[in-house]
Amino acid sequence: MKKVATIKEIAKALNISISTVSKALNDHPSIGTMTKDRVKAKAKELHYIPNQAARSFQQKKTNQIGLIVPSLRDQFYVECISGIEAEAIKHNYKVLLCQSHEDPQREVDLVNMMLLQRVDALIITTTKSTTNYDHIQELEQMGIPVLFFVRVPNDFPCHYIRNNAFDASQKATEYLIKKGHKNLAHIKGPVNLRTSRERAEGFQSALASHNIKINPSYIVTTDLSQNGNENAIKKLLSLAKKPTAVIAFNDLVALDAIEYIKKKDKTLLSQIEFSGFGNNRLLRYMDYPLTASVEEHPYNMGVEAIDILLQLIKADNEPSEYLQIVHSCELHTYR
Amino acid sequence: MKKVATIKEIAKALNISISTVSKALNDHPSIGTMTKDRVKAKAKELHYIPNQAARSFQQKKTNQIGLIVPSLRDQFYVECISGIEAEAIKHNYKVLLCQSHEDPQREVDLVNMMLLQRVDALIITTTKSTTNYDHIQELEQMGIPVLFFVRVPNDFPCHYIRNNAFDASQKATEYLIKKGHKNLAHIKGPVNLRTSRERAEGFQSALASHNIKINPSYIVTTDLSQNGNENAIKKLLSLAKKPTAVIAFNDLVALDAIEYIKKKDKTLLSQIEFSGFGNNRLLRYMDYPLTASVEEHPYNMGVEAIDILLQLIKADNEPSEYLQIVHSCELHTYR
DNA sequence: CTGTTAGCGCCTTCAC
DNA sequence: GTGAAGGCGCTAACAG
Repeated sequence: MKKVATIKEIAKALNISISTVSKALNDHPSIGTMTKDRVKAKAKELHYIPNQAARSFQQKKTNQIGLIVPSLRDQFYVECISGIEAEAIKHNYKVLLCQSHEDPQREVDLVNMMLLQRVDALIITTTKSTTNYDHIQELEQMGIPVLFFVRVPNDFPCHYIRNNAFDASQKATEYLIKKGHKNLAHIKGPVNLRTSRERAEGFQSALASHNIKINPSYIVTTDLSQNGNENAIKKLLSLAKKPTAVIAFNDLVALDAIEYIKKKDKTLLSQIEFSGFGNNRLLRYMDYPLTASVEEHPYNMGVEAIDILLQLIKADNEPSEYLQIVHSCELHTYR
Repeated sequence: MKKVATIKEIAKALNISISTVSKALNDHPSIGTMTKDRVKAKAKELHYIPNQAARSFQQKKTNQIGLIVPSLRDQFYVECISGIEAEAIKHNYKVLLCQSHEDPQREVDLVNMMLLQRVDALIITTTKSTTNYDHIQELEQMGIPVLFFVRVPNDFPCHYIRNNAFDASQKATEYLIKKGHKNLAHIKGPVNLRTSRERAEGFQSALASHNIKINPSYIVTTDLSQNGNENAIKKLLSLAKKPTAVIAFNDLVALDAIEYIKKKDKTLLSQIEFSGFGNNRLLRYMDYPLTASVEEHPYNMGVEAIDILLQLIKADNEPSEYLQIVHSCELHTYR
């Protein structure tokens, strides 16, 4: 078992002081080229590997970014993480990844853990039922920048990056309207999510601007479970006048709905068009694909998230302003 | 901006020594109950939050586990990560996640980074073209246990967890044979991967044990890109005697193949059955689903990976034996 | 240019 | 029971 050398040992081997070695290794300008070379040579010889843990400790900077997402089951977050990780590494930051599993208590624990770890910043997508943000705001008070990702609190100002759910939803709805639909329904997401509200509003706004009366029974809700999704479409199918187009909260909701219809009455399949959110990569393998899906560019959002945090980390002092980015989406149409 | 208290400040506030505070907070037996209570109360009052970075540094133990996977685009690894993260957190370990993007040089960099970070252990799925393992073996020499995950090197003994690709492939092939197929083809994965070989061998073994002659032109290869997948099926379709069943290297390969067939000649769809690996959750939404897919239980593999590593971390000394786990898979049939 | 000193926050002997 | 001292590996004044 090899042991790692420390700068101390390099110093001893070279008969110079520890600080000289330190400076030499860090290319400090005040060190002679020759000394630097000697030190570096010896460092290589002794298999010196700087101890990042020690460095983090003494510099009060870990170069780690905490990341808390609800779940890796959601392709969307996975894409985000992919972007986050790639961009973080590029800037010499490492990502500490955790899942809250939509459990607010677990979220609290994880956030506290991030505090223990002294991550330099935190990216968090809160639980769909998070209502108390104390634990998160505490981080900010301790000077750890927090970026709310996708799901952002309504009650107080904060740094965030989210996408323009309203606009996207409007686009999707409009696309279906232009395809001739008059009876459009919306399967809405969990009420706690701001995104749910925005997508619903975008939906309604599109109808309004085309002078289509909004039928309240055309708006149903799901908790995003398979069961919830099925119940939602069930309600819509039970209506005397069935909708001919459905804007679903996301792709999976739409797929579950379609699946349900397939089981119940295949003939209905051709009579209802679906639009989703997420533009899942596997959609293109589907045979009764959604008519359209909103592409949210999750990878890019991840990259941007890191870029924002790097700014905040650098700024360091109390932020004069909150960085708030609203990402625009585009509709990807399949037919 | 709140400042975090240190044990020093607690000590000062209480007029006792730092070491007493430290011991009190750690419930050291030699400290009086009353003192402990006073210390803990004051700690809470001052918003004391132990500095994990300092602790890691001084205990030479970070409680972090490095994780390097090729890509988050692959649903399989995502599921693994999910299990790894969940189990790690449960045992108070954190996961440092990185993607190699199948780039061996990047892999080297990441492994070295893990070394800098002094992670307590590393889980790695090597690049599909990794041939040199020096950087990884160096970790082991430094006392950092390494667990090869899914992709394991052939040349030397190591700790690993992988699944029984041979057996799984055999099962899948047999299932199709029992459904009456005589002309079975295999779309093989990249040659560098041991898994490719094993799946191919399982395929051949099944044929052999059913006295079906192996037709060499029925075995084609893909590099797993969409293009590669399409070329593979193209080759099979160009044969005078087309296969009626195809064991694909994984679900995505099968899906690309099916997609290709759809585009070329829909009538062929009903004449060729496909089996895949991975049992992607979205398969159930497909209308021309695979006939079967091998479920590899990635989440559980992730959990097990952590359990193994915890053993290795605890064992600490030179391992007397290599822990090698071969996970068995089961065939999930769709029709 | 190089060395000395001090300290980051915490834990662990070892005295008392 | 409690405290004093030392050190983990590294960096950053400051002094020479």
